[in-house]
Amino acid sequence: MGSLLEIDIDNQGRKQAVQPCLKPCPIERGMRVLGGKWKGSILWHLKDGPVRFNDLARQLGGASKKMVTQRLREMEAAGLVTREVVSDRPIAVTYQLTEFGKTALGFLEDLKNWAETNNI
Amino acid sequence: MGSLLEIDIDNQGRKQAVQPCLKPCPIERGMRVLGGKWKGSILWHLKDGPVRFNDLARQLGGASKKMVTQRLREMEAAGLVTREVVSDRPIAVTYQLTEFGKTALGFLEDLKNWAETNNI
DNA sequence: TCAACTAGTTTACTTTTAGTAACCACACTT
DNA sequence: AAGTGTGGTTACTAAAAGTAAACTAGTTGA
Repeated sequence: MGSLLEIDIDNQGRKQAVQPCLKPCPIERGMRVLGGKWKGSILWHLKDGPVRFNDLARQLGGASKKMVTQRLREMEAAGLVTREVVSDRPIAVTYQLTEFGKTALGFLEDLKNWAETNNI
Repeated sequence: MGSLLEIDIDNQGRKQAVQPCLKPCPIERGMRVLGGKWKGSILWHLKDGPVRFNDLARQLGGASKKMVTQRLREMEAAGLVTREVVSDRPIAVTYQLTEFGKTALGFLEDLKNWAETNNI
């Protein structure tokens, strides 16, 4: 009746995990991409199409511009969103989801439903 | 052709969001419960049944006991896991998922698959 | 001209989180 | 007695994340 966890005992009686999560597992890595503060919300606000920077920041009431900028940069780097300069003079920029970014929406909807049905 | 975002312009020309996320939306709240560092991993490691504290800490190679304790306490408070003292002298404790905790597994599996198929 | 807009950046903090390392009390094995 | 195990706690440090507010540099409208 071995445990489902892989714990080994060496010839001197010391215990050690056989397959410890030395590196972050997929769940941790995924959380790193989608789990930062505001990231999920930003993705969600972009789901219906391109949104301009200040409109986004206004929608995200509690977030400072610095945060929104920072998150958007991270999400750009991760390939979730693209930044597009719509015009200079006056400058106008929009952000929108990439195809990859859209693949995260289903998952976010699940999280949203889970949070709502469980009164989180 | 109104924007999908609800931005209003008042009688003095000032813009403001109609429904800003003043409070964290369900996605943010859900992330707070499941998104802390190691939380997803802990939940995942408990999916096949009760696990003892030190075994869990060993599996989570990079996490210190302090971290594991801290996360487990938060998850207990959130009703995701239960702590059970299996024996005193020598002390033995196991942690296991609650029914509510199990409801998060499907979602975590989606995240795992998403991370794996997209090489996150 | 004044105020508001565009999209940010910068500064100067505060708060939160993460992490290390040592320690506790007791049990078991060698 | 020494070393391992159990399940933590405590004290401290370092790093990350977050905040408000000011600032850039130009544009637009009253």
